[in-house]
Amino acid sequence: MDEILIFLLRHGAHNTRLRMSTAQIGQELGMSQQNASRKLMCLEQAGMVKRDRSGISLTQKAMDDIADLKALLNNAFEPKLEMHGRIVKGLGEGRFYLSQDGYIKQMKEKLGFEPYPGTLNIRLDREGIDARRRMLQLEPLIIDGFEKDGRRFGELFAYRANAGSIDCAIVVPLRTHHGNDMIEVMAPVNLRKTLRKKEGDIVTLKIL
Amino acid sequence: MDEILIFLLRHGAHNTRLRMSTAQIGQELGMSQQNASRKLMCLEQAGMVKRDRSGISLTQKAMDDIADLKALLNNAFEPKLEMHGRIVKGLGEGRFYLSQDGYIKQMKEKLGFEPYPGTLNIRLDREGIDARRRMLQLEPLIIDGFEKDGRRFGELFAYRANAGSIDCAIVVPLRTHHGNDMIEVMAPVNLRKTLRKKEGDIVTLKIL
DNA sequence: ATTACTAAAGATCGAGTAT
DNA sequence: TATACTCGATCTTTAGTAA
Repeated sequence: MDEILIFLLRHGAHNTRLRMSTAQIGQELGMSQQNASRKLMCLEQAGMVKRDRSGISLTQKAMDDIADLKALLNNAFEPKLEMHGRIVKGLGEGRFYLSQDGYIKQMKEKLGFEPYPGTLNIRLDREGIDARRRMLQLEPLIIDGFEKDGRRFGELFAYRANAGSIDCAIVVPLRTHHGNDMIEVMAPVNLRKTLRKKEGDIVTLKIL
Repeated sequence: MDEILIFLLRHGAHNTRLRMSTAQIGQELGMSQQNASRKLMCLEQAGMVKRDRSGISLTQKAMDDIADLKALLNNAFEPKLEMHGRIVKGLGEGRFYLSQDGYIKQMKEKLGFEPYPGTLNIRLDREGIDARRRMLQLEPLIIDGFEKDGRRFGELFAYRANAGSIDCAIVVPLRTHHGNDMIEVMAPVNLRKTLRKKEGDIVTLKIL
């Protein structure tokens, strides 16, 4: 289906009514006239395409969909966000949260790794605070909240990142008590040990 | 097939090896584990995806394809190029070239209209020359060259455009004897007459 | 010339299951 | 656990043809 939309876009059907027979379209896409005709009918029914005697054109709805795809692709290729900060002592809360099955299961699914139980707490430098703000504009991986033993575990936003060459993720609780200069990082391993760092050392994070 | 590529991209398989089972992928995409497995195999065979024990990743080939699509989409949303110039007398060459079946057939196919035999010759103003340069950066519609009666007809680059509200195309021969302030415009109709213009009048072209 | 219906061929899918 | 095979069901495509 997409194939036809991209074809129409490539032929300028977003600006111009495209005057082209279903036979021609079929030929260019390596399919039969009948198939091109049927697909065009489907797209019309789905409100993606309009046809009248002056030609074929893409609707706003189609363009919205295409714009979404465009945003996704641009994001994937964009230069990565980078931030620096110093390791600070955490309150051991990270360890507690990352021991909850309700979180672990989702993280494994959505991030592709099982988090080491414990987060690295980083206090960002000035540019880091800016980068954090820009990071929050990105589409987060959402870790759903849940209830357990009468206690509420809130929704988390996670952003894939790199520390050194270690895949990790920056976690932002939806309601946080941290200041905007603080981030928590989780990884499949004990980051502090693997990176051979101690409290006060500088860590660089690349957001993916 | 595309669906899986986009999914992998969305999950960062261009930076990170994605550790995710075919069952998980299937579930997230609303298809069976078996189907996800099979599609992944196809993509692997097509050289779009690599898999090893550390996870799934997109190959350069896949990224190239995605980059092409990205370029197309960005182009589609970009503000259109516009150029102005004055009608000048042609040498009647346009008429000769646009009477060649070898060209006509392709133009009908690739531009969606059969060109009126004759081009409008335009001398661009200063900004127009700039716009022309930017136009040449765009992806052209390529009209292949051919041989006929022992004579060589060269490859042409064409760019869809609008003059007034008339769909047309700017044609650039690959080896041109024109200066960089000249363009030739072809359309399904006699442009000069339809626009009610004469030599020396100003014409505005919007590149699509 | 065009578009689109029908019916049969062909491709794709999911359930069950082997590895 | 995991991936991937077979096979019958289902969806898609084409050829033929009507409109």
